[in-house]
Amino acid sequence: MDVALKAIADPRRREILRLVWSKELPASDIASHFHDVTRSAVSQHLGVLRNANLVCERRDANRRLYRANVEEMANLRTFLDQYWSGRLNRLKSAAEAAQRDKDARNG
Amino acid sequence: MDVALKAIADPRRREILRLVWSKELPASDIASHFHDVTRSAVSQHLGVLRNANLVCERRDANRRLYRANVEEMANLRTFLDQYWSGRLNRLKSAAEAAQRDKDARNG
DNA sequence: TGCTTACGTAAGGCGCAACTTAAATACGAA
DNA sequence: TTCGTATTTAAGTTGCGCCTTACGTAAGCA
Repeated sequence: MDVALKAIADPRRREILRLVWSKELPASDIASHFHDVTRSAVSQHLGVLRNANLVCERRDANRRLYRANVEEMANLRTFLDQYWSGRLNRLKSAAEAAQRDKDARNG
Repeated sequence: MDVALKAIADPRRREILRLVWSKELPASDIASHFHDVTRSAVSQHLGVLRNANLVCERRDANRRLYRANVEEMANLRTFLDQYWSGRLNRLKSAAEAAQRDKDARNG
C-alpha cells in the first residue's frame, strides 16, 4: 500500500493514471503526451505504476497497452478512508496509548 | 494538493497523523513515540505536515500542541475521489483526445 | 541574571528517485 | 535474415528527501 501511495505522490504518474483511466492507451501515446520528458522516463513511470498494481498491461503485437486498474485504486481509497478513522485504528490507538503509559511508568 | 499527497506518502508522517487524529499531543510526546529517529527529524516531519495544512499547531507555554486537521484530510479524500473519475476529468480527457486526433491528422 | 525544558532551524551527509543517453529486446514486415 | 518500430533496461548524472549534529529561540523558574 505504501508503494501505491508513493506512486500517486508524483504528479506525472497521476497524469498518466488519468490518461488511461477510461481508455486503454499504448505507451507511445502516453509518452507523446509529455513534451518535457523522454519516452524512457515515461516507461519507467509506467513501471512504477505497474509495480504498484495501479495499471494493467496488455500486449498487442509490437505495442503495450496500458489501462488504469480501477479496482486497485478503489482499494487505495478505502485504505485511506479507514487508516485514520476506522475501527481498527481506534483500537490500535488505545493499545498504543496504554503501552506508552506503561513505558512511562516503568521508564 | 500535491504537497498533501507527498506528505502522506511517508509512513512516518502517516503514523504521526494517526497519533494526533483523535487527540492533541505535544511535539515531545509525538517524538518519544519513535525510537529509531531523533526529535529533530520528527520536528521536521511536523513541519512538512504543517506546511501541507494537515495538522494544526497550538502553543501552550513552553510546548506546541499538535492535532490532525480532519477537515483538510477530508478535502484530500474528495480530491482523490474526483481527480480520476470526476466530471472535470471527463471533460479534460475528451479535450485532450480531440487534441491528439488533431495532432495526428496534422502531423 | 542564569539554568532548564521544549521546540524549531541550519548545515551537511547520504541514499534514493527521476531523469538522460545508449543499448538491448520483442515483434512485424520485406 | 535484415530492417524498422515500439518499448524496456542499463548505466550514469543530478537533485531532492530524510536523517544527524549543532545551534538558536522562547518560556518558566531559581
